[in-house]
Amino acid sequence: MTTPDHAAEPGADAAPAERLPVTQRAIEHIKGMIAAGLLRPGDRLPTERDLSAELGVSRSSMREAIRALTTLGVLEARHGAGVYVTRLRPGDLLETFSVLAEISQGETLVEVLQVRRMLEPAATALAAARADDAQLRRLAAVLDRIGTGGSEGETVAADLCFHQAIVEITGNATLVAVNDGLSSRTFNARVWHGHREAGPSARLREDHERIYQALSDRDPDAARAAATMHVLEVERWLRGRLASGEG
Amino acid sequence: MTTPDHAAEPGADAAPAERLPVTQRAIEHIKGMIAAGLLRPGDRLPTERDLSAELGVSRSSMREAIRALTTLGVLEARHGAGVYVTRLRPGDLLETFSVLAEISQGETLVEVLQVRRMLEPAATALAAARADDAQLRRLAAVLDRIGTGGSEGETVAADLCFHQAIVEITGNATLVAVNDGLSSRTFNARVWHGHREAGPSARLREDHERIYQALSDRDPDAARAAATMHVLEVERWLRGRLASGEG
DNA sequence: CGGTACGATTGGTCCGACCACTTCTACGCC
DNA sequence: GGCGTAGAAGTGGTCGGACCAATCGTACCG
Repeated sequence: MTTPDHAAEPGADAAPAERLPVTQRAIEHIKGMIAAGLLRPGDRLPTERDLSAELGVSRSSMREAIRALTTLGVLEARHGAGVYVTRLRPGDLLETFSVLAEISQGETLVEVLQVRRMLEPAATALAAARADDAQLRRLAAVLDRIGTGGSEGETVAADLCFHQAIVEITGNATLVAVNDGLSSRTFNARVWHGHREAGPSARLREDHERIYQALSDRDPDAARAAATMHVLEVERWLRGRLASGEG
Repeated sequence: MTTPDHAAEPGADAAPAERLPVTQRAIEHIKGMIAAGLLRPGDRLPTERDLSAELGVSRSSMREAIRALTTLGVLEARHGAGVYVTRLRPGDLLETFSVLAEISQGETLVEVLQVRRMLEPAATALAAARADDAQLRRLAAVLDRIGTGGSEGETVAADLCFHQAIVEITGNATLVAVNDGLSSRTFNARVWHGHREAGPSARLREDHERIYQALSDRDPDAARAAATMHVLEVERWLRGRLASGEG
């Protein structure tokens, strides 16, 4: 798609006669080079100066384009070395995703949990069917770190790690990335903090143990149920807190 | 040791003494202003010139920072008018997400479908429980547009629209955003194109009708099953194509 | 009173210079 | 000869200022 002078595309749904801003054009250009296979994961791009010359735009604009794609996780700039295409793994592209869980407030938090309620049970069930002994051992180790006297920060980290480890067992990198985006550290920190205040964090520990047990038994149904109950529990609590005006 | 001017910051539990690049600092600054409530959704930011002065960075760097946050969907720049904070709805923040489905290739496509297989059944079931008559009528209209003689582009658009409409019925904006990201136009176009080549696109139409029927009956279980079969069908086909080397 | 033209404000683009980091090379020391 | 180091070249990062283009408010004119 290097030549923008297009005739009528048959059945095209795109808007007509695109007079894109210069920077936007630069973004599309680079994206196009990747989509067309001219640039493959890990490849190095021409220098900013060369690229800007090639497109007839200023280096500033080209830099903004690169910055945008860097933000998206498509490119990676190494000071002094050059700009590279990332491996384009889901994890690279969805890192930005975490902004949602970081910034979201109020009702959106409930929505996020609702989505996790759809994903985690399925993921946990899948993990139950696939987990090998080594993975289960590692999971058990993480489980031990939750709530064993550590600081609240450690507990949050361990909790996060536990769920991420389960999702990783599914072997689906996209799922891992989506899940990560939906469960940021700050998000979980808020929830845990509230729970500790509210009292029954022992209940969450039980949840975790049941989940682990189900995985250990390679029982997808039990795993699904346990994960559902767990997320549901958190969701219910959050809903209650929001209702009581603690936005 | 060029710029040693940095005292210990009081009360910070964050990582120690970060020597962030200037632009990155600007990004964090703005994000911080939002997180701290100094900037609320819809608010207008100071001008680029003012912001850059306030932070002691050049306007170019500030512009790159704004570009990054614009890319993330946190900010929105209006030529001549100013820079504004978006409403910070999930849809705003997850628009970037679609890059995944746009750029992904090979195995990642299967992963994406696998995630959709987790989400869509749950979403469809939820929709079945919530749909009102008006929503069902609109859905029926969309369904009619699929595969009724239109061009392939129209069919793809209608198919996309059908599934999105279902997800919207759930009323969960975050779910809608995630789903959108997982089902880009180009992604579906590739699948449809392949299917038409392969022949049995009639089967997909049946799938759609069954899904609609389940929604119409307000039967969550049937809806879940129908959605599962549908995604599974697409996934199986894609897997076959990848195995045959058409990555 | 309404509409239009103007001008101030503000984001968009461009240019050219210099700084900071990386990499490669060639020199010098052991 | 081998190895480490200093230097040069290349590249991204930052800077400042200039000008263009879109917007919006205002004051003037019909």
